[in-house]
Amino acid sequence: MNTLGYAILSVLSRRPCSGYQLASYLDVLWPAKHSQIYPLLNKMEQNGILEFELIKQTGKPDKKIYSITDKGMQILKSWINESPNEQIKRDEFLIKVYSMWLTDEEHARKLIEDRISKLEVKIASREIKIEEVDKDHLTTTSKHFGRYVLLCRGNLLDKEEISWCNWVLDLFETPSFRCE
Amino acid sequence: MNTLGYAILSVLSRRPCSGYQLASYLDVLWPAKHSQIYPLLNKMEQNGILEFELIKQTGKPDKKIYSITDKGMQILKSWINESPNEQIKRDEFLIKVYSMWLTDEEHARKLIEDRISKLEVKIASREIKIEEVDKDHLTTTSKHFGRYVLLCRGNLLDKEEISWCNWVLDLFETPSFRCE
DNA sequence: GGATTCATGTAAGATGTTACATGATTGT
DNA sequence: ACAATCATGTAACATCTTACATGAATCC
Repeated sequence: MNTLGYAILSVLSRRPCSGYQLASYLDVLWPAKHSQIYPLLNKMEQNGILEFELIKQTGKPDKKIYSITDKGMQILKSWINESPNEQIKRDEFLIKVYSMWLTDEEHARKLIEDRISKLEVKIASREIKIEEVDKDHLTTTSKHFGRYVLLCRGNLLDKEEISWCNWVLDLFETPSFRCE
Repeated sequence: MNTLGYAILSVLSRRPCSGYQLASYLDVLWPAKHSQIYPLLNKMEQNGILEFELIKQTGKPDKKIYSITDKGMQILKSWINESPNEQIKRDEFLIKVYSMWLTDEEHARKLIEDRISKLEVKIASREIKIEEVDKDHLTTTSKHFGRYVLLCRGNLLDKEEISWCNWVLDLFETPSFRCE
């Protein structure tokens, strides 16, 4: 099974849900389009890793609520203890920063400023989620601990990137500069 | 053309080089295997975006030194000013942190500690590159400015992630905790 | 009236990885 | 002896994205 499969299991181990819901939950973990999710769910179900209950709805299309099976749970648990593969990071922004010297200061500045805006949006939406976490009942062994620390991680890193952006913008102001 | 193509142009706009060299330079910008790079170089050459000079070597295989053409330079320059696509981040580590509650504290701790080790290695290799930069002749319009700020960015973010890792490890120590 | 949400699927295409193919030189 | 570096390529496969397909309910 591929990593998307394990990401799906990770979500379903917390609560059963439909493929449609999965798509949005996976977004922060391992983004995938529904066209990739649905066929994989079928395959995993046929392998006995998942099972589903068909929910008939009126006014909306019917849906399948998937749950993880015992077999799936075993597979997930042993996967967690394996050391993770290298992360994949592909960011056009980096290429554009790298090639900044080929454009004018106005465009270079805009590139960085737009980055800040996008990061701020992400931070704001995470902030809401962080506030919703019931911190009074949160312990290191709790089901919600992993999600909570990941939300904090995202905001720490994005805030650090904003600092970096501002540092770069400051350098544009200073004719001669020095880095510590 | 795809983003890999622009990444290739970005490197070649600085100095001509072979496909083999490109593979290593691209690693921090837009990682790609040689099996993806070589066919794309051929295609770009046929489109008049690149050109190459065949260098005959003894003891080593012959090589093609690629350079960007005027046409390629124009294409690159206009691409830089377009707003970048969303970044792609896929990190198994995140899924494993998310699912930490399914394993024991020993494994959870190891997951985080191994992450720190990997980050430290990355930081150390970037540190060397940062030291090599001639900071006395570095200005915001310089060819080397983009690369320099990207190296700093990488280390800032990786150091911030290490801080986060240590914060998580601390939480394992504290029976009751609170996040600011 | 038009966009969004809910809901699941298939098909085609682009992108990325792993394996196959070759082979001399240099370092451990 | 064995691995790594240099150097380029193809083939097969896995993964991911975009487009096609359907359709009611709700919000602006």
